[in-house]
Amino acid sequence: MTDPTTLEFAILGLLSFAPRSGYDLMHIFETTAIGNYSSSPGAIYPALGRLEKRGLIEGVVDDSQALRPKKIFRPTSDGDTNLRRWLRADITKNDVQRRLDELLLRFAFHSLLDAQASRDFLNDLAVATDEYLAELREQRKIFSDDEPPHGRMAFEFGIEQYRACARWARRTLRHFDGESS
Amino acid sequence: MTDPTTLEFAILGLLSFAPRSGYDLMHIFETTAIGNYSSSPGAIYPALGRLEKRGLIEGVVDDSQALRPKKIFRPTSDGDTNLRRWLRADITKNDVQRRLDELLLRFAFHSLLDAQASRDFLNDLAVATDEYLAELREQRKIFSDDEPPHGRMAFEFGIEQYRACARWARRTLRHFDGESS
DNA sequence: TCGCACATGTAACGTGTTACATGATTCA
DNA sequence: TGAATCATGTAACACGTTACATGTGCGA
Repeated sequence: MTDPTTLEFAILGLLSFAPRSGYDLMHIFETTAIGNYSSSPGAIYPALGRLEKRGLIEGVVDDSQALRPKKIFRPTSDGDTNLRRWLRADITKNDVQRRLDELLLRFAFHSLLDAQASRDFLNDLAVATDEYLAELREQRKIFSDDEPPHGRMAFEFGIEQYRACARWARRTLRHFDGESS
Repeated sequence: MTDPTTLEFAILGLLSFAPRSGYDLMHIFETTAIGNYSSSPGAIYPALGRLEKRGLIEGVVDDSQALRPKKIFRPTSDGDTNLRRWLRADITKNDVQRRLDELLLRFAFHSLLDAQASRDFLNDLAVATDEYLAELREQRKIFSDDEPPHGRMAFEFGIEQYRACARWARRTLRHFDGESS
């Protein structure tokens, strides 16, 4: 059984804050800047179907108040377990390189865990980012000075993004210092 | 006729610096950090096929030196036109929000154009980024102080990323000042 | 009556991912 | 002999995008 997709985890996370319908979720993805998950019925409803079929969420039809009956989903205990495992998963250099957005989504849901989990997460993120930054700085040397500078400049943009990431992680980490775990 | 995908433009751009085989391209995507385009034969070869079928690139078989015959691709004049149109396309807030990586890929290929195009690009990018930043700062207000801070913190990560983007654009822009166009 | 907000879905299509298949040559 | 490098490709699968389909009730 493969892991849920990022969209599925995003849904699972949102549902563990409050039970919602597919329509509610669409609205959230459409209006707020929570990742850039889109947000069309053709993505949301199939994802809900997959999560339900795998037993990670369950839906009950609410026919009482709305114009049309809606199906309110909430995580099952199995879904909750899977979500928490995902939130606590190790942070690898590869995650930092290719799935930084997913890492940030994970952090956004960290209020489901204790403060120590946030500290660990932020610390691991800072370390993994530094590790990747060292690699990038090494790679930067391949650009020679007599070529047009655009490639190197675009590359340096990447470096700046990761520097900002490491700074954010360390600054945010300080926010958790001295808090009860 | 829809636009080529980002991967297809990445290939088109690389080929306009030097003609290459599919294998060469795979190797570039695998080893260098040019975007995070992957890089499997199942992505590259079909993309090359689509580009060739649409007349944007053409390949000639080179049977002379290698262990196996390889097909060397180069852009056609139509492909070159399409690439340059893409490089000069307007930068919208939507591009900044959802396709920042594609914008940076475009800039990396800007050595194919004149210095004025780079200046315009960087200036437009800075403006569009500021515009989006203003929107994000407006959205930040919805987070209340008594909720757990993780959502707001992840949101602020996004803001920091875009601030770094605007800084990079303006700093890089200065590099082109006083240069001949 | 027209359109919008609510509410759920399906179908076609394109593309990336993973894994597999093929085959020559070089080097240990 | 077996592994690695060069070199091209295909097949199954999953997923997101776009567009379509359906239906109620409210306000202009």
